[in-house]
Amino acid sequence: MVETLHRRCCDDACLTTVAGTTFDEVTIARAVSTLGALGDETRLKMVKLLAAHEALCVCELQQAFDLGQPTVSHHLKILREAGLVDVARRGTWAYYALRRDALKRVLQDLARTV
Amino acid sequence: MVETLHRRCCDDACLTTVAGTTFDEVTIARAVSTLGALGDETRLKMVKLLAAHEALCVCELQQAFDLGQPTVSHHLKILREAGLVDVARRGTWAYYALRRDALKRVLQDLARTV
DNA sequence: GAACTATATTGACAATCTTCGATATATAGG
DNA sequence: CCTATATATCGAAGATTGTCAATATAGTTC
Repeated sequence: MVETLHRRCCDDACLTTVAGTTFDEVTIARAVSTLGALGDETRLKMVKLLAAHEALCVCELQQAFDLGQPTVSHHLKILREAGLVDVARRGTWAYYALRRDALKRVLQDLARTV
Repeated sequence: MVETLHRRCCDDACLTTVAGTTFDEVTIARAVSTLGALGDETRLKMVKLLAAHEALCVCELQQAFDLGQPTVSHHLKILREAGLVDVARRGTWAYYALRRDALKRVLQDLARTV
């Protein structure tokens, strides 16, 4: 019972129906987590540093940024939770390494859908 | 003149020097913008919808999400500013299309450094 | 021009995020 | 054991972000 005198977009003009589209929520969630982690200047630089260095300890990473140690630790936690880095403890030191496989997986997954 | 009785990480143990690393700030900024835009559930889904549909108008996109029109408009603006989508106005309608080249560029750029 | 539709913008608010200082934990050296 | 170092966690402050209601803008139909 729609009484429209004027043309309505989604009743008359729209070509495709998108309304009921479903997504692979698991894939979406992982991608959002990864991309969100990378969508920050500090963390993207961290990833690039790790990409160039095989493994770096926290204090090394801290030297590259004008940030306090807790802040660096916080960013590394986000990268860890996104599955982008691994930690190896050696004594008091914590060596972070990039998980290249995980990063490539998300990038390729995204590139494929486009 | 560092008088340490205990081993200090970045004086004694660290293998690499990261301190003076410089970045291509322009590339970093563009990547942060793109990845940040994609690191949101709504926007990532929008991109995936656009990837599957060539072009969609705002009201179509709105149907796919439980969000108000201004919110949809806001997300599209962020995607626009990140250079991920183009708009084509036709009458009162605005048709958004994915800029596949721009997306692939950032993805490949990131994949290459890793 | 009046009424209607589609989209964008603005202003406000709540939620989230970044950062820091303080503190906690764990390990190493003497 | 006591001190020093490396890292993590907690709690709080400020900035940023996502969302909405209200409004503005622009095009369409009669």
